[in-house]
Amino acid sequence: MANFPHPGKPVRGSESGNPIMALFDLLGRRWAMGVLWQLCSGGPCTFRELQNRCESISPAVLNSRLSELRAARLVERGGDGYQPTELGEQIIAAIHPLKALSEQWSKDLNSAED
Amino acid sequence: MANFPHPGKPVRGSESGNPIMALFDLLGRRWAMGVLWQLCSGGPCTFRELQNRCESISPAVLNSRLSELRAARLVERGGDGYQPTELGEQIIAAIHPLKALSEQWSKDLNSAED
DNA sequence: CTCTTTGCTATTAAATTAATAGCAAAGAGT
DNA sequence: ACTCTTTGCTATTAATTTAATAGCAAAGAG
Repeated sequence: MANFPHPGKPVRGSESGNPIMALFDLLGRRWAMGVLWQLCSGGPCTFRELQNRCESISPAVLNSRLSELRAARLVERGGDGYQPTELGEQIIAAIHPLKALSEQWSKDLNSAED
Repeated sequence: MANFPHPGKPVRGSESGNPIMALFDLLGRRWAMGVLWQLCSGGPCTFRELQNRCESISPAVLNSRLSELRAARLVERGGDGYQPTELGEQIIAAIHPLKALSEQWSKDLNSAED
């Protein structure tokens, strides 16, 4: 089964496994947040549909991320395919304000660069 | 100068550079969220102090992350060393609820695994 | 002038991610 | 039953990132 950064065990940023650092270690892998985000905003879907939503993820990487997210219980499989668990949804909900901030960021960068 | 995922240009998850995907691409690099988090929660500090706070980051990686975060204007250098910009702080503030959720996550995992 | 601290760079190695092909299982349609 | 799709992957090889370690030049302290 997938190996993922486990709270309570040594992870990047915390030898003692501080949960927030473990979560950063998990979500700070390529595509991790994007995959979870797509599952939350687009609803449950198949592996291939998720691949499409992500526009350019390779099946090997998608498979790794899904295995990890499932092992970490942020994603599960239901009748309609892959879907976020309740905690997975809460995490994305918590992160949701980033959407508006990212747009602010984009504007700031543009005006600062001309 | 550092090359970072730029909103408006192709990034992981969005060929058209959707800002939220660009931000995920930036923050989804090893140590990126941890570094920003430490700067926000511990206050401005030197390169070496930041290295200590992160417990095990190598100078090469810290240097990369700092260069990217600075290029992206989420971190800057002031009289007291490295510090988050206003937007950097807002991003961490937005993410802050993850702390409580990560603790919940930790508990859930423990009870589910025994 | 020496000793520290700071902010890195260089080098080499290990791990992660990507790109591409393709296959076995399950279901749909005929 | 047979063919055609769709689905959920795995295998392989290559490219990119990250890590580990050493060390050095610049700035300040004494």
